[in-house]
Amino acid sequence: MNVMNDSPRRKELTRQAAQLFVQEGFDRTTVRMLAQEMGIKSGSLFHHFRDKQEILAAVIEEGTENALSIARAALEECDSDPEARLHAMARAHLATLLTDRNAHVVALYEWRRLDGQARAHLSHLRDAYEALWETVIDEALAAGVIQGDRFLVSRFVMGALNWTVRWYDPEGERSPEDLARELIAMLMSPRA
Amino acid sequence: MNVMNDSPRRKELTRQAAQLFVQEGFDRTTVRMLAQEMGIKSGSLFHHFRDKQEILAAVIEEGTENALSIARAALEECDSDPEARLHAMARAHLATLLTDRNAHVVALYEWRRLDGQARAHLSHLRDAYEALWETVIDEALAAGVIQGDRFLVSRFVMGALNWTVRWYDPEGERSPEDLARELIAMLMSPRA
DNA sequence: CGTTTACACTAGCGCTTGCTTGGTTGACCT
DNA sequence: AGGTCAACCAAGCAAGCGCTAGTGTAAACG
Repeated sequence: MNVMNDSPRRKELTRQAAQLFVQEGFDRTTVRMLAQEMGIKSGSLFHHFRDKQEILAAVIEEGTENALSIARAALEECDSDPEARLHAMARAHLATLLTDRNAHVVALYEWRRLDGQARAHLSHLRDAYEALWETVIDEALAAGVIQGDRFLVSRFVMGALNWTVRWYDPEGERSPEDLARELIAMLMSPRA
Repeated sequence: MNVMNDSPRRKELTRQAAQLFVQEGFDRTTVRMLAQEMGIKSGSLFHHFRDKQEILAAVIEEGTENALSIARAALEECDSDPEARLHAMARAHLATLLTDRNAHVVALYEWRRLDGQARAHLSHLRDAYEALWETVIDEALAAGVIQGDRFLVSRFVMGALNWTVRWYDPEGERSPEDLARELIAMLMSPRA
């Protein structure tokens, strides 16, 4: 068994698994379907992953790590203007939601299928990401750019953004930039 | 077979099914688990429902119908002030999300498990509900109470509200009324 | 050169799944 | 008393499930 490394082969298999998980859902995706998609036999799958659960964890882990690094990069690229930072975070969030769409949809829908161990590990990653949001929102609150309860505002914003995976069509006429701009405009306080 | 009626027995079974679907997810909930929860044997289940899918459809149908009627009642009870109507809708939405929590969680998470026929029927119900929101948002836009793109605003609002099922704790210190007030405040335009 | 390693295969075990079949029960109606 | 009917049960089928065991093979390594 070759389990628990992160070979490029495994990365690719993970990407393909994500697609199937989105199409069929985790439980309905059989190891035989996964193997076929990957061009191998079902038995060979367990050379790369300890069990089916681990494939799910790998998918979610990759998506969340990408989200985190994209958000960090976006924040570093902009100055300390609170509104600009809010905007950067919204844009970064929508960007991952598009490029790693499969992984994020899986994370949203199949989180509960994770066993305790994987859940604990991935919760940490997710918390780190949400902490980024809360920092930026705190800055905006302190500057008076937005108003309200920091906890509620951040939850509402995350909800609005994550919900986009259910209706947003990348081929449509609205760009991710449009969404980000509109969302921030919605948040902004009277005179800021 | 007794299929497709809406006897009180079936209503009760549907309610219990909703709870299990939330706990375990649709796919992981076996007909044997459902039967046990209902106090009957697995075979007897198919006296009330044609197949497992139909149980899912029944759960979602009930939740959506309740949401629709609660929202309609809430709108009838308030005058034509756009802000009050927004507020009433938000309160009604959170109210169903609490009283029919199980059904709505199932609707959010297991929608894709519906087959084409059930999906078509239930899409109609859901569209009717969303149309209610869009009307109220249009009124608020026309009155200048809020600003922005009607499509995006309504999607953002629905996202923020539906996302609450993932974090809101009814036992906590924040009331649904608090959430509704905060959300509407977040939407409101500079001078209105 | 011989050994190890990575990756894949075949074959199938043991179990669970959704659902069917054929029959029983007891309340109700005429 | 005889008939109806919803509600339930016992038993089990066919299919599919995750996963394992044991083997083959070609490249990489000492």
